[in-house]
Amino acid sequence: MAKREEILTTALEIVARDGYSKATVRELADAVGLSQAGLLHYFGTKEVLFTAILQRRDEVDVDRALGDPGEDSLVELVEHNAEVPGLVQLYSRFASEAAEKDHPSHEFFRERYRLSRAGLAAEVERMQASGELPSDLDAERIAIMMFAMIDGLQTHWMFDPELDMAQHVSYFWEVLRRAGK
Amino acid sequence: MAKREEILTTALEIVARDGYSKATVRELADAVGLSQAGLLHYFGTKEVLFTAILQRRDEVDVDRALGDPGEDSLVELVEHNAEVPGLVQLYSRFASEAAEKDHPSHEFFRERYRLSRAGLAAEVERMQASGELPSDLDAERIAIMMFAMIDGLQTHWMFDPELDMAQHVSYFWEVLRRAGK
DNA sequence: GTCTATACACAGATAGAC
DNA sequence: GTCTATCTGTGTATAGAC
Repeated sequence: MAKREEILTTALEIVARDGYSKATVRELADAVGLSQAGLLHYFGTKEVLFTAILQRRDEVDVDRALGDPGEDSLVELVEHNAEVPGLVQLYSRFASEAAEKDHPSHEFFRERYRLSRAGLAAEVERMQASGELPSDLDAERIAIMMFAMIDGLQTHWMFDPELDMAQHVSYFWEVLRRAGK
Repeated sequence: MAKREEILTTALEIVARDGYSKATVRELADAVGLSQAGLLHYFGTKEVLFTAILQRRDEVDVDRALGDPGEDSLVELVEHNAEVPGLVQLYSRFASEAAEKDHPSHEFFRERYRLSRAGLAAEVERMQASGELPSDLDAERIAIMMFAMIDGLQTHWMFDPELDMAQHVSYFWEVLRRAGK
């Protein structure tokens, strides 16, 4: 399965650089030096391929954030995203397609959201326990809001690359700190 | 141009009820009782048609919110959106497609975001002036965050209709009120 | 203004040879 | 495992009749 991994890594680079327009099976196959049929040999369908790409990206991101979890790592993740517009586009576009309940990747996103939300909530609770955030905030709700905000910022940023996503994430943390009783 | 208006109104109803899958020129033409060519006669291209639909939706929403602007109207708008999943889907999906810089509707969204953001910022300032919100908050940033959060909530809500979007918008207002120095 | 018919483009899937 | 070739589906756009 080394080839599969190699394909995903290359695909990730290509999409990051060239955007969603290059995200057809054919284009990705070209970039990887395979024919369309050759690429599909490894994944079967487009949806499986794309889901694998996004999954791979998540793994990379988790690795990146593992050094220091917490407020800063989230800001850094957002900063990093601003450097790979193609991936943000792919994520946004594929998610909007998968919103249809019978889309093959619907469950993948559903689960991804669920897990990220839970992880974030746990992180907020950790910060409350350590006194970094007021303890009378609803951690679950904050996590949902933060996560949604980040996704929304990405959408808006695609239309206005001047928008400083990380700055707004930081400011949200600040507002939260100030919201203590 | 009465016919154009009639088409948009009907299209809006259909999409709201049946979702993005029904949002092809052909399906909309059917719903409106025209042939595909007949419908395109009025709009020329798919992008023009869809942009017109979304524009129409915005007008309707603005009318709805005109009664009482402010915090509550925003919450109500979100509550209303939860009742028209198809429109949320159309908005999300078409926006993600238009993110490509050379998409025919790219500018429409860019401008839409710019205007909504400015309107929201003005509203936040108004609330600060009247003492409803702490005056030491950055109105512009709050507007961007709020707007992004609402968009992100919609994305997540499409995968988890249990998610109470309005509740989280309300909670954000509350956090903001508590964030005064 | 509206229809029927058709052209065109694209992208994904699949068959079968090597 | 990988390629070439081809099929199929889908969706938009257009030509031309009524």
